Amino acid sequence: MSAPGEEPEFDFDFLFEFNQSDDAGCGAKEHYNYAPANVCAGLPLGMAISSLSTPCHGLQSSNPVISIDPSASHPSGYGEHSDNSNSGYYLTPTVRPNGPPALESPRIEITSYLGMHSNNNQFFHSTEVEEAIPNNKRTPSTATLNLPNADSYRDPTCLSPASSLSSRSCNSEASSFESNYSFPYTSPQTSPWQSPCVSPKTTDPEDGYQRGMVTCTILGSPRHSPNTSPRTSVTEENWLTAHNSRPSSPCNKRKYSLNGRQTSYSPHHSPTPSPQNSPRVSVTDETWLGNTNQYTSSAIVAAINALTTDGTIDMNDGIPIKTRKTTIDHTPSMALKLEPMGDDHGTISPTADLSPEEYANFQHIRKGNLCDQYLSVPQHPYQWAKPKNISPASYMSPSLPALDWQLPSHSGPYELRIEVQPKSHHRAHYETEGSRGAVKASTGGHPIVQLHGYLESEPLTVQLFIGTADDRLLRPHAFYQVHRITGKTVSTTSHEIILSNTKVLEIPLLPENNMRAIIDCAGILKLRNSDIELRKGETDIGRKNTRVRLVFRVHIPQPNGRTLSLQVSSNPIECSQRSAQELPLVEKQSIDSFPVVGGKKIIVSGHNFLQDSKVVFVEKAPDGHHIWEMEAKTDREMFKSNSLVVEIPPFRNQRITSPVQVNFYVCNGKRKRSQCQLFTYLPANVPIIKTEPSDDYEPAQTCGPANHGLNPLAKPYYGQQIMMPPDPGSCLVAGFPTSCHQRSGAMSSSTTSSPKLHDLSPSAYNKCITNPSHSQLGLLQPLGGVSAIQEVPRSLVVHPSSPDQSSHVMLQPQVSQHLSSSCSLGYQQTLYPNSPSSPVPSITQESTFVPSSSPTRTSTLGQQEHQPQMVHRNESPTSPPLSLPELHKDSNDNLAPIPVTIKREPEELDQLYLDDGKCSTAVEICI
DNA sequence: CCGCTGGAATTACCG
DNA sequence: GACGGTAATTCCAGC
Repeated sequence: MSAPGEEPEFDFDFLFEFNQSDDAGCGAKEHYNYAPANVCAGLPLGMAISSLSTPCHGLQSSNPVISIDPSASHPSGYGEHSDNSNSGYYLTPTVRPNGPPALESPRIEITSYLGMHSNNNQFFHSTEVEEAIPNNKRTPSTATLNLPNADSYRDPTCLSPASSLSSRSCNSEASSFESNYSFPYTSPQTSPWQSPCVSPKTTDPEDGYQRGMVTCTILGSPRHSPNTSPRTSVTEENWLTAHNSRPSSPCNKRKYSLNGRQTSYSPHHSPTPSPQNSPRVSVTDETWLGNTNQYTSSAIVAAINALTTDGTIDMNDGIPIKTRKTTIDHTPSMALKLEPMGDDHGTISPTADLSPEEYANFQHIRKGNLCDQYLSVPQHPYQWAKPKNISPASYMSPSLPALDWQLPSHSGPYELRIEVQPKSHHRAHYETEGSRGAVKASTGGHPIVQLHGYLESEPLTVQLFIGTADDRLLRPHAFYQVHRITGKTVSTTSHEIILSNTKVLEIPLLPENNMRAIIDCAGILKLRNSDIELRKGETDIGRKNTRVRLVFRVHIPQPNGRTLSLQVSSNPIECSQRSAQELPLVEKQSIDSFPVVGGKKIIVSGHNFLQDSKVVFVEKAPDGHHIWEMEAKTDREMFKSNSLVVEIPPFRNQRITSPVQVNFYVCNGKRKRSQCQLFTYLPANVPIIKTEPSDDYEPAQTCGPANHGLNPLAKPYYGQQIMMPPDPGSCLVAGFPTSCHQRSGAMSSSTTSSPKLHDLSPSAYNKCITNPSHSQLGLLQPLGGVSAIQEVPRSLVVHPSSPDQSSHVMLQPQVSQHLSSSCSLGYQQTLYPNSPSSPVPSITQESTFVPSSSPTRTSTLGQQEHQPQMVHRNESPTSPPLSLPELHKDSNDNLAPIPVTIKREPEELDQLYLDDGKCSTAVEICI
């Protein structure tokens, strides 16, 4: 890691340039990037890439961070890039990770592009792409978006391999999407990028062609959809049909997908996607690791290279083994699939078609990917289009924060708030099904979001995407996409775009409506696990990963030309039919904290409670092991399907001197547990406010990551600990009490994503964890390398690249997001590193846009969901050694055993998501 | 006829 | 490699 400062500087440069001169700046930077990329390509994949990628990440991450810091932090470039895909594209990570089998190199390139594409693509679409790639029709973002989107969700990478064949959806969709997206975008972008890197890599013109072809086709469909605006779904379908593959039964797909996946994913996706996927990307631990290290090295250069290379690299890397295999087998198909990537690459070919200009465009796009997208949006008839136009600066120039960036819900006078939360259950529909309608509010209407404090007359646009609801940092959900609903019953206009493989619904926020929007146009689409998991960069597991959150973002143009980005996420939404019917769900508890003596009754409200439901309080070690478990007494007479009255059990240690955070969950039987809820035990001597349940929130919340508050206590610990590595501050922020807890959990989960990361800075991670735990519990637990690692990596990642900024920025944002998020923060950081996109960006951007904003984030209250989400299976793995006593009564204990350490496994997911055990992590933190 | 659902049969996956 | 259980996906049918 070069000195943090150094990297940041670079970043800054980038950022500034980008920000200031949207296109031009971007272009220039991009060029740099590209160049590097090329370089990377030239370089041994592993080495070059890694280094590069790392830098990139760092950059990106830093960017975000940077952005935060007005001054330096913002390596905006990153952030900007981060926009999404870009960062991801930077893929460098991808590249890094994978390494680079010579063979794949070409493919790899493609991949990265894909990522780029998505972001860029959109932009491109609108702008040059179309022209350049008339054939493809890259409809502007929109068109592409539609179909591709779906695909994009998945990784393009997948596309190539898997998709080609069976995995229609996956490949086709995901990949295709991406590819599609990428194509359109890509092509342009790619070209540019590639020009440097890609072109070489994309040795195969054919591939490119194919890609191009694909793109075209895709585009067409997508476009249609876009045009049709209406429904993505439709487009998707089209795609599907087109692909044929999807239609094919899942089974086949999966199998194929596997192959395909491998191909696809690997590579890059992780990398590329990284940005987007970043979170997931992180998955590519190895890559990351490499990355992290790389970061250290020449940040800038690396970054640049990474950027360029990423794409390519990704392909190779991402795809890694599996992909390769697939590729091999399906080479042809692969190529096709890759095309998407190729798009980029293909673009290349297309690019060739496109011509240099296009490349230039791409570059521009890159920088302004987000912007571009935004811009494009305005183009649409939709109202918001104007807004975008109006505040082009905001949208355009400053790259928007990547979707996996953590942003505050409020800053200064502004606050983005969810006035009406969505129902806790919403059965998502598969592509093979018809729409299952828009997400509804528990009250019967629809969710409502409102931007407070905005007094301008310019309308704005609220972006909506489906985010994760696990312990980790909030990020786009790999297995779910927002689905645009249209029809008689829909009163809210919306526009669909795809960013970094993530569908984003843009909804106008009008002053005349008090900047309030009724979200009756958003459904949730479930992507096949097999399709997504195959993605190159995808680390997350789909199984039992059925909770999501609606994530709303608004980008507010500032007088200084920057853009302030705010984000708020909804409560978790259970999307599986089964889970919705069987799993107990805790929505609220009357009290969040209470003295260790216990004895007080609290009301737990939620769903699917049974008369024999059990409420278990659990204290988890950092590693996830259950240090203490106690079943709370429940008042059967008071039982209701939506509420339980339970008596707080006395804590195992009546002598604690500082609040200890634990978890509790409702259990309806084996494997039917709710997510862990946070609860804080207060020192006995502390004057407690027993009585008020509601009040309790305060303390609990504080500790609890869930909401905003961090525990005061916890924070320090975390902060310190976390901070240690890269950015203490940031870490701290992120770390917060909750965060820590969650982190562990999150970490674990994240681990998957960022296995490599682990390597990076396990120690650091550990520190964080340990510290926290120490403080309270006094348990230190050496976290298993895993958890710790994960965290570390993250932090590391961030740090390295853009140590300062990223960390800080990140943290705050994360924090803001939610407690849980805090945990996630760590992840994110890691993620970022891994996947360019994710990293820092969010924060950075904000900061960038609105320096001040970052602080505010903390405020981001809302999102509580985090808490529940926290399950950190991953962590469990870590714990192994820990001395902590384990009480695993529960089966869940998986936590403990799981040695998640490095990679992401399905289990992790489970953990993360819902599974029972996961909670443990949180505990750690709290402590 | 289409979209939205609720339910449930199949199929996939895991241990 | 079969077996059982659980989760994911696909199908159906009614409104």
